[in-house]
Amino acid sequence: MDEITTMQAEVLRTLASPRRLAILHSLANGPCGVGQLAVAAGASQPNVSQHLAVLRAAGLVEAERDGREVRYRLSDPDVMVACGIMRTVLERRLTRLAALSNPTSTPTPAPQPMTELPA
Amino acid sequence: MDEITTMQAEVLRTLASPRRLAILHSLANGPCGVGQLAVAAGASQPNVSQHLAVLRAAGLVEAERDGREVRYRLSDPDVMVACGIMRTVLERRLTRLAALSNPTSTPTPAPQPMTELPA
DNA sequence: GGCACTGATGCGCACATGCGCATGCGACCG
DNA sequence: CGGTCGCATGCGCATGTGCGCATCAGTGCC
Repeated sequence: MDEITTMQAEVLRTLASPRRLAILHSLANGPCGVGQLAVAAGASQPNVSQHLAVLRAAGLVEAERDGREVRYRLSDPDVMVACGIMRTVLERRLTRLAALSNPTSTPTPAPQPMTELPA
Repeated sequence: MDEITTMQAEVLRTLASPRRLAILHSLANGPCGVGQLAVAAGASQPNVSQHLAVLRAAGLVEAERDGREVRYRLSDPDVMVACGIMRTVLERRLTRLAALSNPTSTPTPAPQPMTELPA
């Protein structure tokens, strides 16, 4: 078991939270303060602060004081790229499930070229 | 908080285990039985079986009986692509950290051909 | 039919995690 | 200098997770 695998698992565990994903998603639109993130995530300020601390510990975000606010920002946008891929996978899966559940109506057939997988 | 975000978190939580990552990595080299995976992961058979059940529940792997073995295989290789990106990010981070920790000595420069990432 | 093999499952424990809550700490304002 | 805002931290509880262990279930061979 590789060393990097352990790190990867740690990062993934950090990402494995709807709240944290929402926070990161907000941060993808540019740096932001904690309060604003809390509103966007629909969570309490201490909660968001805690999550941010976790994200910071994992090296996913960085913080910097700006006046009395603390501006958080993504430290590596590529992580969000990976998240985007997973999102795509999930969307595709949902589409497939929808097509399986009600194939009679086929309201949005969305021409599915079978299970073709290039790479 | 999006519905898909919750699903994404669930998948990420499933991936957030060194053992499971090792298993998936093994499966990336083609379908495999449980015992072999257990050896590759350096874990007990029940443990691997349990992890496989989790991966199966998350829709990341699929199983099929083949004689007295049960062949597991990745159900969506794109997930591994996303994992590969994260791996790349981590490798880059390690490289940066190494460069920061001992830039004076550079005893084993080991001509690193950048962060090569497999297909 | 009995047996060996391969994988799955149930159980219990130790541990980590997420949350609300209250509080501490630093920075601007008047 | 006191007040207020913005954020971080500590605490305690409920919950979830991973693991070892023993055991059960399905399959093929003799």
